[in-house]
Amino acid sequence: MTRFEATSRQLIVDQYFDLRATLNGTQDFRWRPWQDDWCSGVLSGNLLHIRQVKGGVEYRADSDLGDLLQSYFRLDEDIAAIRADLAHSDENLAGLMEKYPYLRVLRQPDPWECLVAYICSVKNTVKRTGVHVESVAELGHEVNLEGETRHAFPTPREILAAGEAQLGALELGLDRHSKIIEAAERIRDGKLDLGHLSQPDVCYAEAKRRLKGCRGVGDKVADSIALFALDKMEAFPVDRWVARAVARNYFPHQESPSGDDLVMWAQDRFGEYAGYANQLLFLDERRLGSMTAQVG
DNA sequence: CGCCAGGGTAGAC
DNA sequence: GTCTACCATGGC
Repeated sequence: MTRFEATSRQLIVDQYFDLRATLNGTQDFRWRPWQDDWCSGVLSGNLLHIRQVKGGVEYRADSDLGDLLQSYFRLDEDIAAIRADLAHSDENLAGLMEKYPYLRVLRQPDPWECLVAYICSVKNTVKRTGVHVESVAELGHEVNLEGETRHAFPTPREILAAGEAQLGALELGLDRHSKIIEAAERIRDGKLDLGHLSQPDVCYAEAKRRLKGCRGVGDKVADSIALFALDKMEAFPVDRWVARAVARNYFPHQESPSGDDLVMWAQDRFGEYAGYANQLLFLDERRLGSMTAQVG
């Protein structure tokens, strides 16, 4: 287990990790730059400012968020053992872990916010998805810190209270607002219980199946929510970058599996921590893609 | 202008 | 079950 210590507004982590690289992993769309090297984010209704310091991270907030951040950054998890296990079984991943030694997968505290965010991410850019999520967040109550005003993410009940007209006025495009409302109704009606799905005794396959009951939630979106907010580390979200990374690294001279076959291949190969492998493959492929885009 | 952006759905076969 | 048109819009 990673040793850490929470002092007043600081988390001392014995294993240095890169806050900016982790937050920019685009798993949580609600982080933005604040002042100097500080970042601003809203976690479980708490507005906080956070930055990297030597040996850990430092934050400012109106209350003690040590436990919340410990969970968020997965400091309760033996990441060194997981990485050693993956490196031992896969040469390619070993190389990627040397290349990106400080990458972490976040454990987002609000699965509902994550669900809305990834509904918004469909056929969308990362940047505009963030804009859309912040637009929805304005329906939540205000939170303030050091002169900055942001909003807690609205509950399903608050979104339903706002109504179709107000959500439609956000101009999310692609009928996203009605997909969000339908998901909120499923939660209100008890057809979807995200808190239950996050429990350890609910398996990945069950959580994914339940999530896909929502319109606008297919394989990729369901896997993303399962991995980033429901603590299902074997989830393997496949977008065009991950599909390309697998094809390039593992099937250079033959046809790569696709769709469901690709997810099953990944779980067979990477095991219960396929999600870590997924993020390494995604990050590397995206970085290579943006580099070649600059050249070409 | 053309192309792409962390896909999913409904409809046709 | 598999394939396809379509969805809407800003940035480059």
